[in-house]
Amino acid sequence: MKNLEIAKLFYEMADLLEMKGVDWKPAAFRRAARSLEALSEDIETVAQKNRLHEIPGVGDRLASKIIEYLATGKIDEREKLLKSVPKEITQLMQVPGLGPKKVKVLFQKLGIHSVEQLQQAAKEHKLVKLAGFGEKTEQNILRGITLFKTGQERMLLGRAHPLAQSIVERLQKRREVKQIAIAGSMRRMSQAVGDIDILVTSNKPGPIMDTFTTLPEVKAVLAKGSTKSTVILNAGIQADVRVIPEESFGAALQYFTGSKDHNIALRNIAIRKGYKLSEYGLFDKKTGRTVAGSTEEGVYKKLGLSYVEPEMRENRGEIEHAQRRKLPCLVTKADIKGDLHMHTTYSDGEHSVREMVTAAAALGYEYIAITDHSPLQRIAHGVEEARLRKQWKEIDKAQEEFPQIRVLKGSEVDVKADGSLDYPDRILKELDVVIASVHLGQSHDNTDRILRALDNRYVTLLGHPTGKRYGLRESYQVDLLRVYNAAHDAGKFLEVDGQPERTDLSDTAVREAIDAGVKLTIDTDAHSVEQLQRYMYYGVGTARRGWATTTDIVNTLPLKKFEKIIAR
DNA sequence: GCCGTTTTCGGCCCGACTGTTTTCAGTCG
Repeated sequence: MKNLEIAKLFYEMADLLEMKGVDWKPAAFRRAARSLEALSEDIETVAQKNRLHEIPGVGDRLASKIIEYLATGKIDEREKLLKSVPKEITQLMQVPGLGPKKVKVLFQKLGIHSVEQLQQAAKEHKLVKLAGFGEKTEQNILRGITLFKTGQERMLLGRAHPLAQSIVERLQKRREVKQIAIAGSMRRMSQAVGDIDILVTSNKPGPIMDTFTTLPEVKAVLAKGSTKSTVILNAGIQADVRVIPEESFGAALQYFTGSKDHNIALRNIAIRKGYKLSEYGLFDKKTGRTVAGSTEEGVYKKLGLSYVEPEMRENRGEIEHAQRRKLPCLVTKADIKGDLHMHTTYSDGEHSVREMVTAAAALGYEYIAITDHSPLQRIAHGVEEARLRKQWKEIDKAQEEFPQIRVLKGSEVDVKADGSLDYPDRILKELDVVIASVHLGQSHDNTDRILRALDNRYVTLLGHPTGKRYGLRESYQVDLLRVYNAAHDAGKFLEVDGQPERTDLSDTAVREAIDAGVKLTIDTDAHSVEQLQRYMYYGVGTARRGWATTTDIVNTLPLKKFEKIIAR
């Protein structure tokens, strides 16, 4: 997949063009780059099929640049650009507070083209002399460099979300706050978020800004205005709070939820209908009269669209579906009747069988499966046969104590290099739920061994199908299309693992799997009670981003139907 | 450079905040 590679080059070219003062072209390059990032299909396949023009924002010129890159590994225009502007200069654009105009001045007047040079010049007070620069700009740039160096990587949703909730809870206590909501990519349930966006309605924004900017976890205040403030939290992520009047809440929530591409598409529809859409509402262009704005539903309705759930707002076809009233009714957390993947102290979990069952019963589940690791996972204390049988007795005991929840005997069984499983069939036969998972020997292509594992009649589902872990490990090599087809043919399920660093299958893979007719499960893969309680939210969010409905998710079935479908 | 139930040319989302200016440009989301 060279999708991300090419997207990166387009972003870089956009920066270079912008510094040269070229109009509009940079925006076109960025739009195409965003489309490439969102594209799940391999760009080379798309190019071969002559379907590059179907990618939003890719026209004749950009299509030929993609083809040029795939054929030669180079883009001629980029090479030419790099001759007139040094490449490192695009790094300067990454410094918060610096944009193309200021970078251009820095380069032309002082010859600055690296962050190090910039830092040196700012310390020597050389910047204040430049037109448009002043004392504060210089200080801001120094602060921006610090931020740049500590890195503004995206933060895992599973880590950022509790931070956001905690801020919301404390702001909510102020009586000036009427409505409050989390917006942005966090509301869209992206696996990782760049910042935290919080929206508040109030008639008295002042005290809210004060409270927010003085929270104990605030490391630095980047901006504090009358209705909008931006801070950096100690955890290293940016947080914004924005106060709007009550009648604009829906429009603002829509606007700040994004995504950018979804909003641009929406605005264009508004323009065509003679409206103007902003975070303050939907207005009639001629009379200026408010058409909608207090609720999101109202805004979508007036634009001729059915309501689009936040998780779908990525401009991946949801707008066309909303126009034709063909949007799927997404699965919700309340639809989930059971959790099929969790660990106890028998392998690498923190809590006992009884503790996990107690927690699951409190969550209101109709059923769960206890699925510790098989012996091959020595580092995780994989369970050999004798201990497995001991665990079954413990499960039976817990089952007696908690008759309201069915406790299934399961295992997360390792798929060995040759595709055989880490327990013999005579043991697998006695288990209610068998999760086949690849953990070891991921360096070569895993498709064949996964297909063989799916062929085993006792396997229920394939656990975390790609092995990808955010920031830790890329997906192992696997031909997912073949896996979808095999799972479909064999009647096996694929898992959406809800661990925040996994969410595996990913959103786009969920959609492909559903299109291939595969049924899925959403599990927590919990290693503690706390994870059992929290991670289903992320699993469901990922499935919703993949447009999953209850009929696609097996563990939305009530117990009786579920037992029937896993019986073999 | 892209794109079209207003257009194949002439638009391209739009408003808050900041700092450097004396009315606005640059940056950000």
